[in-house]
Amino acid sequence: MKIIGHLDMDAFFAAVEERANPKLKGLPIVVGADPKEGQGRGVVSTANYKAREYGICSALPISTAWRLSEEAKRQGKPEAVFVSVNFKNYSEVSKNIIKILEKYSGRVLQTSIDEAYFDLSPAENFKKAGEIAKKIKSEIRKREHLTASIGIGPNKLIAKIASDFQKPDGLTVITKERAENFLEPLPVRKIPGIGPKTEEYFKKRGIEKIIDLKKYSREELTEMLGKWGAELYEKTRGRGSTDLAEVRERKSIGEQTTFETDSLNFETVWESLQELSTGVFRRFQKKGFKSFQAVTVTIRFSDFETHTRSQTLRKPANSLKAIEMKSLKLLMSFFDRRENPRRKLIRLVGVRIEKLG
DNA sequence: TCTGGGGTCCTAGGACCC
DNA sequence: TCTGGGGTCCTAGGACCC
Repeated sequence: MKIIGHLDMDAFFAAVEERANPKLKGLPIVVGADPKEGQGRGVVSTANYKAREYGICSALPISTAWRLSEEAKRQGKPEAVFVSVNFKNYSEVSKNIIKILEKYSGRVLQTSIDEAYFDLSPAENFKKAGEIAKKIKSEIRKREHLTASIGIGPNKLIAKIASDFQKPDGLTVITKERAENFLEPLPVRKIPGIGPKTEEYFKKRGIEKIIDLKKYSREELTEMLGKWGAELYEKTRGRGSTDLAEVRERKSIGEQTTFETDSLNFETVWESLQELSTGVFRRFQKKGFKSFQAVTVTIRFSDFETHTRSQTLRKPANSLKAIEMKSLKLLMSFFDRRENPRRKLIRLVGVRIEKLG
């Protein structure tokens, strides 16, 4: 019998920052872009649970987070502490967490900086698997002074949804027999792959909970969502993969940047694009790739309309010059009057290389 | 409210080939 | 003159995830 665990660190970036700086203890913490007194352009990466009480959450515009913190301050509550993202630190901690997992499971599949699946099948039953999860959580707490939430289920889908079920510091064990019943009352949004658009699409049709989705046949769901519909049909019934061996190879390397102030000055945009190209090329080399054969340039206008232009090269290339020359050509096409007749300002520029060899 | 940066996967039309 | 079916590649856009 397959028993799969999913570990998800609680408010990971914020928790690491809180741990690193005792002065932050107990305060609302917002990790993300520089708020610049409410004028900053980025978003919140992670807010700790204290900050969430103010309505601050991941992906919220940092300017809104700033406003919410100011509001709280006016009500006599502590203002939020804004901290910039320190990826290097988090990666170090992440490695330690994975090492702990590997002590308790023979197969660990890390899927992001703060999430991993692990195999607990040797535990034989879900009860014993739950005991192991408790040990993992307490070791993470003891050694790293951080809390994690763990979900255990008969496959990756159930484990992942279960890890989110009692956050933070949660442990949820769902047996194979209970999996379908566990899913039914949950909002459709809990299924990985259903985002804001699909949620809205379903809501318009009166579908809000997973049980509502189960009224539709595989064919009907395929009609609505294409290939993804057939997958969703299986998911709503608690069925999913248990494969923890998948190796996913990198398919592209890219960088993008949002300007402090929008611009339609070619020099400004081209200079940024060169810097981004340099960064992309450095990472391309560092990762040990030998070639790339496609370049994509992204432009986002001030109204957030986003366009891409890409070109496949006649043969594989491997130089910074090649990225720069191709991206220059693609960028110029965006500056063609016909492409942008209303002379909209540019907010973001990005470059990505694909078809890596 | 005014929306980052790093990615992956899917779709769809057109070109081209057999 | 009107016309197939299948497959792959290229390009652009969009949804989604962390």
